[in-house]
Amino acid sequence: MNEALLARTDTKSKILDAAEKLFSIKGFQETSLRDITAEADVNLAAVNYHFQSKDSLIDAVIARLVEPKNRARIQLLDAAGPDATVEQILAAFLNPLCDAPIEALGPLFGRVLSHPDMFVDRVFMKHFAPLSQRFGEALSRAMPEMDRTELVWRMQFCVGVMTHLLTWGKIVPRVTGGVCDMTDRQDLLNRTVEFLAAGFHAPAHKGLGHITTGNVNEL
Amino acid sequence: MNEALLARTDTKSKILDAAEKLFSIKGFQETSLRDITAEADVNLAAVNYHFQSKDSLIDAVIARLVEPKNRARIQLLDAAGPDATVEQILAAFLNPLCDAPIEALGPLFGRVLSHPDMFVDRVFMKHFAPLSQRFGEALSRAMPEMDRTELVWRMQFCVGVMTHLLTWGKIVPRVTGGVCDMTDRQDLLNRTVEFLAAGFHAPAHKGLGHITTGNVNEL
DNA sequence: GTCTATAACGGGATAGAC
DNA sequence: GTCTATCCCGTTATAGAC
Repeated sequence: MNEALLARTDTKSKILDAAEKLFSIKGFQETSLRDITAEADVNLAAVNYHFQSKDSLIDAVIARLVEPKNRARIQLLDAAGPDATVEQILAAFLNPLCDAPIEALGPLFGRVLSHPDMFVDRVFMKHFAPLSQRFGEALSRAMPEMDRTELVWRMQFCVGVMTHLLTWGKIVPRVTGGVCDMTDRQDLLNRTVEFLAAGFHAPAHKGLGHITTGNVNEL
Repeated sequence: MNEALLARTDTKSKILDAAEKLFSIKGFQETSLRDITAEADVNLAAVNYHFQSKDSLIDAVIARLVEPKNRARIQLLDAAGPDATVEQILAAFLNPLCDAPIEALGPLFGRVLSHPDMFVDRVFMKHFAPLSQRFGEALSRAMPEMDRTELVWRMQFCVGVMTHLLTWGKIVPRVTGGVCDMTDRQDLLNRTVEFLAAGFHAPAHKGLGHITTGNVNEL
């Protein structure tokens, strides 16, 4: 398994590395096979030899990126034990936010999550369905009194926050006028877990019918 | 202004309608001008006559979509008055979630927000910077004791949740095995505001250093 | 303003020599 | 396994008749 270190120069790996990099910067559709082979310094036809199509290459890049992350999440969840708190569970789930190469991986991750059509069919069922179940069970154990439906909703909100941070990574500092600094990963994780945990712990169905905003289409 | 009703059949409007629909379904890059003119039942060259380029058409579609939403948000914020609660402010901001044509508009909205590079240069500075400032001020008034930096972070989390719901609209029910039903807009808004308000009200810097997860890249 | 026709280009994929 | 050359398609944009 540590052959990976010396096998870094074979054509297949060079293509995967280049594709991952360019996909994360420009997106899938916007990156051509010619871009990739130029970046990887390999021949154009090599892509269709090692992978059958551009779509298969995309799947391979995603799998290579997502699977280690998910293994890390499961491992952290297991390490927290059966009595894990909501905070610990959230931290395990948000672990990718702490990883070093987030600058490169974040945008790609976000871009996958931001294309729901492609995501559901090609990624979610394959890579995230089991993960989602494991974390759902853990949260149920941590909050046995919480309504199941409400819990699933809040997991969705949680995914939304993670997606946003991954997708916007480089942009958040600019958009916030430099107020939000994303270089301190531990600080970012703390703030995020703090916010989300409070949301999870909120009493369900407090009844907010009075905040009805109505439909303002007819402006 | 109510000419809009009878002017619905001119070429320019037909192009905008078709573009908005297809962009929301397939994305900007993935939708060709041929797709649009076929859907609109107009000639291919009409696009380049009425708009100068595909990029300008994208900008026009975005502007027509975003500006009424933002006017609605500002109006709701004003209606809540200077003593607006966090819940009221959040409800004003999340108002697009309640609108009827969210099935078509949501994905497009989400797709804009999910392409940060394009979004920052072409959309945020033009359409969202003033809005962001207004809501930031309102939240500051509602939570004067809250640290400003923390507040900006939490606004980011809030945007993340909204983006996710808009982007994933149609997908959430499938991903959650039907648990999350998005047809009841008021219920969706209530759950979202409830969750986010709890996060906003969480005490800042509770100190979560103990949840350090470390870096698990070396699995 | 609207159409047809086409230019000019870049894309994915493949055949076939090496 | 790797390369060159090429096919074939879809794209944006425009020229020019009506």
